[in-house]
Amino acid sequence: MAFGDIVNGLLTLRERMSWEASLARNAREYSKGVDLVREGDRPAALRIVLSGWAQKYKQLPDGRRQILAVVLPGQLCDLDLFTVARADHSIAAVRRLSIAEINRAEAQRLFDLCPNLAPALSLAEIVGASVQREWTINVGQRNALERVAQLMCEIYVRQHGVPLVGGGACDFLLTQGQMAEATGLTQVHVNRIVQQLRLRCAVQLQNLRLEIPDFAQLAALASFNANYLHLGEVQALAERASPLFSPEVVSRRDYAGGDRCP
Amino acid sequence: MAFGDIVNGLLTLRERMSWEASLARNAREYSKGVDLVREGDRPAALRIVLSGWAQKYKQLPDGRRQILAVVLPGQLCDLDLFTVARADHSIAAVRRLSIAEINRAEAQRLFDLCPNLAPALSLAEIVGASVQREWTINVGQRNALERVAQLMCEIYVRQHGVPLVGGGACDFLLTQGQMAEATGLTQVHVNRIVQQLRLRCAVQLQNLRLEIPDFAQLAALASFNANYLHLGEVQALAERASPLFSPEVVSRRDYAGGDRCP
DNA sequence: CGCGACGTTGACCTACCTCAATTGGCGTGG
DNA sequence: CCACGCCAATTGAGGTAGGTCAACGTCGCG
Repeated sequence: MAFGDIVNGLLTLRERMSWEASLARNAREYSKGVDLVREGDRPAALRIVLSGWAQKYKQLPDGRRQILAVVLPGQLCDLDLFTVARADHSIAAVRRLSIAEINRAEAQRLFDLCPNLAPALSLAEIVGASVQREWTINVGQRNALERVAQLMCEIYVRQHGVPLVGGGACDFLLTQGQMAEATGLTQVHVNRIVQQLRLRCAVQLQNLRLEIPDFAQLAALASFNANYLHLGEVQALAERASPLFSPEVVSRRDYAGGDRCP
Repeated sequence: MAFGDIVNGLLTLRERMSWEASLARNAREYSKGVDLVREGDRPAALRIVLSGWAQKYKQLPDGRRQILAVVLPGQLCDLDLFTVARADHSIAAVRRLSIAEINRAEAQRLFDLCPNLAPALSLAEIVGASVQREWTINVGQRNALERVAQLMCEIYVRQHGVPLVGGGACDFLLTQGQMAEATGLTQVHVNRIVQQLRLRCAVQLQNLRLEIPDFAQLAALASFNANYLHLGEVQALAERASPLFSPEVVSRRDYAGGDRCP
């Protein structure tokens, strides 16, 4: 099941209809690089990515920037911003981005209407925190090759919902400059590493697509271990909550067209 | 108010008594370096540090280790482990550690008994996630001097609950080797940086104590900004929930003696 | 007194950074 | 349809922050 389906998987059909109607009603567009939330803002909305990718980031006073997370279609940007008085990080569009912004009042109505919604979002937050920890060890301990390989593995698995066996492809909307900001490297060095990965793993990275002919090999280079994504539990929880709706039925594809198909 | 008081500040007197009785009843001791939770374990308890420090960490297959967070007295180790089937990181004792381990059944009773408890723990989790993001930018973007200075500032502020004006001191239980694992540096280099900080800021670091004669200077070196600790909100929320119990009254000192006073 | 844990020091090395220039694709306007 | 400009990727040369390895000092404790 796709990572972005956490929410959908946990809802009943009725709940899911309210939820998606609300998403559609509150859709907004942003173009590349534009901030949706700036550190220090008073957060006012619940944001769910519809298509394109968002990035969470923080900046030091002199401009150095760290991308903290990427938010894929179907995912929540920030639940914690709903609890907290001031945003502690910024959120921006990776590329052209379509996103639903649900204000407090409407969110409250939705929570009342859909009792399965809050636990679903809460699980998503917990997985998000786990991913954040993995990113910390990524920039803290892995070398450049491992960091870039790890990023590729994660992005692939989060989109497909299962660690790849053999080869496959997925969307990849980050520029090499953005990959550098995510891995704590420079753009130049990321470029050299990507070239190495092309040689060593035959990885293709172009036109906003990532092709991985041999996932096991790439994962080995990165010491990638998908446990931190908690895929099994997400799936189990989803099935327990609404056994009628298999992941295939409530596919992310319904409303997430991706950046390349406008 | 001290960071560890989040929980206490949010509880009424009656709730607080149940809570602390439960803590006392379930206390356990660990000696330095021992794991309380290992990545992959099925988590079975809610853990609250009573005295000493705990560390969350992850390890790569070849042994490289990243400390993800330090858990100070009065703080919760992991709420998310309560939701998730398998721990995605390990937890160990920084030094001799006294900790309360509350099993699922008892935790459930406590949640029923203390309606303010769940929101309190949840706020603590949210702040924890924010700290994790700051650590990511710390290892990803700051240089060695900034990283070590930032770590010192954070540890100080989290213990005292306010950014220091002028000079002051606090417990500091990490060895230089552990500081290295927390900052993504080597022990040797941390040692050299600490020496630099001694020269440039007159920082003292010995006998498990950290003395900071000029906090502003240290904070400037680190580009430290305490916003990510959400101190104001923690305080506000605490006061709203139980206005009768000021932070001074419900002090952490009640049960958290620190490592140095056994 | 001897051992283990921690801090300290020196010499040398390298992974990654910096700066700067070039290339190629693609959308836009003339 | 072509020219221009922008953005992203690429390449090269040279520099440095921090790593590695190995030894030594020091303190506390059994």
